[in-house]
Amino acid sequence: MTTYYKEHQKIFVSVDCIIFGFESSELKVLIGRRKFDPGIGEWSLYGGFVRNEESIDDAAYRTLYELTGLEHVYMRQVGAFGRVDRDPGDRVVSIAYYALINVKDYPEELMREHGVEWVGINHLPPMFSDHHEMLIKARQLMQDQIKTSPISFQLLPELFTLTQLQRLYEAVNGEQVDKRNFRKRIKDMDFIEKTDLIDKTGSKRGAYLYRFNKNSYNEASNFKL
Amino acid sequence: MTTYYKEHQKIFVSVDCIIFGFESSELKVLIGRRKFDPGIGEWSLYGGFVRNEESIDDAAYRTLYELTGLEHVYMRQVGAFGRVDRDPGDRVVSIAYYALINVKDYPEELMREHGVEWVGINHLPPMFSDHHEMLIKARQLMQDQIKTSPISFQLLPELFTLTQLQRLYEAVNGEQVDKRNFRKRIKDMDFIEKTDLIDKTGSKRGAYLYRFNKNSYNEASNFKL
DNA sequence: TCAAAAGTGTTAGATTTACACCCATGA
DNA sequence: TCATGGGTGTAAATCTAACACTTTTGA
Repeated sequence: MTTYYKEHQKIFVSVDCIIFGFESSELKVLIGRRKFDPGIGEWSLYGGFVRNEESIDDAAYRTLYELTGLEHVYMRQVGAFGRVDRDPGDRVVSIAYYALINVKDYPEELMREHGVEWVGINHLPPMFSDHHEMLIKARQLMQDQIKTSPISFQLLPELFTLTQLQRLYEAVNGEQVDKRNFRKRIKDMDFIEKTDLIDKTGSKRGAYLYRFNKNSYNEASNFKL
Repeated sequence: MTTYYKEHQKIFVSVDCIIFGFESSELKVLIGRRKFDPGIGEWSLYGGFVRNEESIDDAAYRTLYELTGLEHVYMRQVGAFGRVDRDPGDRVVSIAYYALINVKDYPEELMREHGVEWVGINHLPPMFSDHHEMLIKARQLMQDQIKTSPISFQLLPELFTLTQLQRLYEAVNGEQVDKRNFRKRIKDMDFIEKTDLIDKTGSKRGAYLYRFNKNSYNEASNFKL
């Protein structure tokens, strides 16, 4: 066996997951207290080390699966974080990924088991290492991507009301929008389909439920919010 | 000394530089043929391994300096690339960075010494490993960033004509724009200052030279192209 | 009967796009 | 004198933003 790069140094590579959820009109992330040293007890993202026989994307999906039991989740790389002293335990280069999940899909018992909880994006505690920086960057990236790509539906149940969708946009962008203007834009997107189902949990009168039609999106692709 | 992560595996981490330049109304990148195995002779980005005692950003700057002799260059991370088999030599996770330089700042002799050359972004040859993918992603990112951030000036000499600036935007975005509309937008940006110098190299009549004023930008920051 | 959320159009203002001619100069 | 790139303004069309009232129903 030829070893080409033996004069160079190997480094620990890890992944950290920024898991976004949407609940009570608030954008939230899943964080927990570290269970081991270094940094035991500090607030932290959920992460894991990249193994030799798996790609970094696979490592991210595996880590997310370990924590949530969920597969086929929307995930995107945020970037690599590589300050020399970013981890007090050893030199570790970490690659951050953000994931979008529907909070209802995450089983409560797994949440308790891993000791993680949903924390509002505007109420983050001080965090371990550079995790806060990762979060900020992930949030920024997600905010940019949600404008041009129909990823918001990943954060909602399959059926949702227009008010829910609007609250989501407001939470992500951190500013209120006009209801009539918002709905006008939605109407232009044929892939957001009105069903004849009514949701009565949010109001007495009830609101129509809508659904994102992935197939008719692929053709249309006139997305802009 | 405590070693916290010894049950995990270390991996080679490298950086690869996508160096953009602008010449003859074309956006170009600096690439060369690999001088060593694996992949000797294949077209490749310039890269290097991350050392234990340097951050990944520092590794990128060092690599760029090795190749070009340039410091204080505009650089941004593109992202981490980590397919298991992406490098035929060994498992290597590579972090791509793009850099913007003024082609005239790059000494020809260093270019020959390293065996690299400027290749038009629309005439890329097949490349080693996932370098083509890195290039495409870097180009996309740069294109997004150039719209909202005044980085175009990094690709131009300190003094430039409006036609040069326009050609640059056209090259980056891959589409022509209207001269009058373009100049109208520039006029609204006070930090692009007209000098009373004339450049006669591009035309008989001569064109006014402009300059980007970094200081007045920081205050103004109404950038949109 | 009333509080609370759902639903619905119009208009003014701002932004964007399309478009054509004269100027200065060196060859 | 003419070919070449430099420089300039206006009008139509589109997009964006502001704005208020009626409906339904459960408590």
